[in-house]
Amino acid sequence: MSGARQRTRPAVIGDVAQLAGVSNQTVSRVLNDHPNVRSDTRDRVLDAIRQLNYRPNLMARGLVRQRSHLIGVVSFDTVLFGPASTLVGIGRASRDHGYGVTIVTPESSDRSSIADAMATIAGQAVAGVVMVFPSRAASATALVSLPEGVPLVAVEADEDIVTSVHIDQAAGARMAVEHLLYLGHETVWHVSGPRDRLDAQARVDGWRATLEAAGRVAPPVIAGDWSAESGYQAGLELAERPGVSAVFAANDHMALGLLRAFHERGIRVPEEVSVIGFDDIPEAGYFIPPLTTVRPDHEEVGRRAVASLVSLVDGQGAADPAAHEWVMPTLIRRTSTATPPR
Amino acid sequence: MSGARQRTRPAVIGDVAQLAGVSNQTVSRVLNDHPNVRSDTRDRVLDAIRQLNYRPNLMARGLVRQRSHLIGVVSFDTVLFGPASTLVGIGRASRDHGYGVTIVTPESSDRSSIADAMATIAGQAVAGVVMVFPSRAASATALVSLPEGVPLVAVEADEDIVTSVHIDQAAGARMAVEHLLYLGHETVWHVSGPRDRLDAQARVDGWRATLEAAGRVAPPVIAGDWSAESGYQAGLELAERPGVSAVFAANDHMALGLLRAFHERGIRVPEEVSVIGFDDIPEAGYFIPPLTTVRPDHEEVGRRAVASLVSLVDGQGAADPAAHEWVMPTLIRRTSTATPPR
DNA sequence: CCGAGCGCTGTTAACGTTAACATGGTGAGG
DNA sequence: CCTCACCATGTTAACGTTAACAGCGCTCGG
Repeated sequence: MSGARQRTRPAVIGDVAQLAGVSNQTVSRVLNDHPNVRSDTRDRVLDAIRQLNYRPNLMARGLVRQRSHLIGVVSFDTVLFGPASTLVGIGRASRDHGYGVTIVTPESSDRSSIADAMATIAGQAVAGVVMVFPSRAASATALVSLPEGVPLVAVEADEDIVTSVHIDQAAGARMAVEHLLYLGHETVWHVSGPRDRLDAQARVDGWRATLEAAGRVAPPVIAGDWSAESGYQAGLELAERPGVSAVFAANDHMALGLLRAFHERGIRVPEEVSVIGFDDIPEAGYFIPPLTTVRPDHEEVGRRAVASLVSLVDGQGAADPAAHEWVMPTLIRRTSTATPPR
Repeated sequence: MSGARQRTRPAVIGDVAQLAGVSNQTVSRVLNDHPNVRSDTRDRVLDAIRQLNYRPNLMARGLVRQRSHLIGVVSFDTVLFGPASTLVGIGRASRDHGYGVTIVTPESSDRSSIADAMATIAGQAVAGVVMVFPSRAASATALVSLPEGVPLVAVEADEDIVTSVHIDQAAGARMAVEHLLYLGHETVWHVSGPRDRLDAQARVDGWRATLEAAGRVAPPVIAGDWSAESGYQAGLELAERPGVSAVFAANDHMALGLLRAFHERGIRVPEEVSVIGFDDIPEAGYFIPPLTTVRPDHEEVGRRAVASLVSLVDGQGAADPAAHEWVMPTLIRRTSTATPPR
């Protein structure tokens, strides 16, 4: 048909206004659910929107509102099970709250990388920031390098500085240790995560506190770094020591390394040594033997972090800028733990 | 000091211009590396930028340029090792190219979820979209539900529709099978990934083609779903069959399940059955026994996908809207494979 | 019957940036 | 010495949206 030019450019608010026979501002009011619009006008506008398949340009909206529709996520170790799961929770919750998610992964966890990541995030004019599994220094650095007025929620962060959501690491560690003590072990060894990680430290503290509460002597911590390799090395070390009957690994990957080291040294699990992990990765039930472990709900943590952030952004949470939430883990019993050898 | 009001609002281009004693446009020219700026002017501007810690507002820039600084990523199964690694590569490469990343994870992989995810992405005015590990139907759906002019690059997508970057799955499968044939196995069984996944299918095809090229009979495919559980079930099934001497699992998690099933049935690996995996997850070296596997470079795939997308966005790749790239995996030999029993 | 107030809509001016065009100066070639 | 070209910079006008204010007509109370 002559004159029937194909519109190549997506519709803008003016096109909608014209088609509906109203002003731009009225369309804007409909879009933003302002009260004072007559309902037949509203219907006409909504009709025009559908007809033109109009979607508001979020950059223009963000520009004038001085706030974007994006939540910035700063995440470390995104291939690991915990952070990855948390990210899933964050993604779902953000969508439910009407926000997009933009992710940046710092090169390393030193201050300058983090400041850099924050600057990148800030440049995207995010409404708020969620930080996933920061190291000890990270949350403080993040706070100072973020522009005024951009709220920050951290997952597993240093407690007093910033709003945060945590797995109740100490409770999880307690479950693990109490389970082993209940089975009759005299004490429990611990292979920890990296020293500069707060979640790792919380597991160490929980482990030690539980042993001491039971009047047991806490053996020295064997330091790992989350990797199966470090668990393996720890296992070789523990295999040399007499009297080791139970080991609590700070995550399942290190527990896997332990199992392998004990197997290699001919030490049977659980008959001679009990091993318990943390995380309940999907594979944990298929280790040899199937791993008893503590299951934290990482997704829930992500969801709650976003919920907190959104309420902070909307200014409703302003009263309490450093609130804390805890998510309780559960113990998953499999066959890598048993009563100690006679 | 009286009068020394703290600036609460971040610096804008006008502040920089004023401090440097030039016009906004000159600052803009410096920011965008335009040639015609005298070098001492440039230095003064750069100085002012540093001094004010100025960062351009990406929403304003995107608005006037009619194109955003964001790459949209649609990803499935983000907790899995492969997709998660690819995401890391995408993140790094995007940053290097000066783009941000916004992620959306569809609820499921059916058409409406994908269309929905695309609408979400489109609403964020992304410059282009990377789709990670879509199912067979996904890339087609994605293409039609994306606004005109927004390029799409897929990782492991159906070949002819869309630009894509792939792991050379067939080559990886060939390496695995040839390794086992070389060791002297008569044939190789295969535990596959989900049927609707293209990467899984490519591994099946490569496995079958290699066996046939060697004049061997390909046994029936045992269908899995990537999970250790499905590998375990497959292992129980294979344990019942006589004459199984070598199994190629389509990923390491299923291989773990196989190892566990064989262990449970008293079948020794590798003495009685050889097992090979795919992915080389960081834990694979700590399975019992350490897993021989094929290592694909997922990060590289992510990086290349972004590179392709960026060239498409910049219009330089317009000549070839459906190019394909392949990334070659490598074989990692450990001790889960050996010569067949006598 | 008049004025105040309110419900609905429109007009104008931002938000921060860059594209397009304008301007003034400097150097080279005739 | 004049002109043309080009380099360096400035000025103006967008991009698409919403906030702030203005105005119109109606209702309701005195």
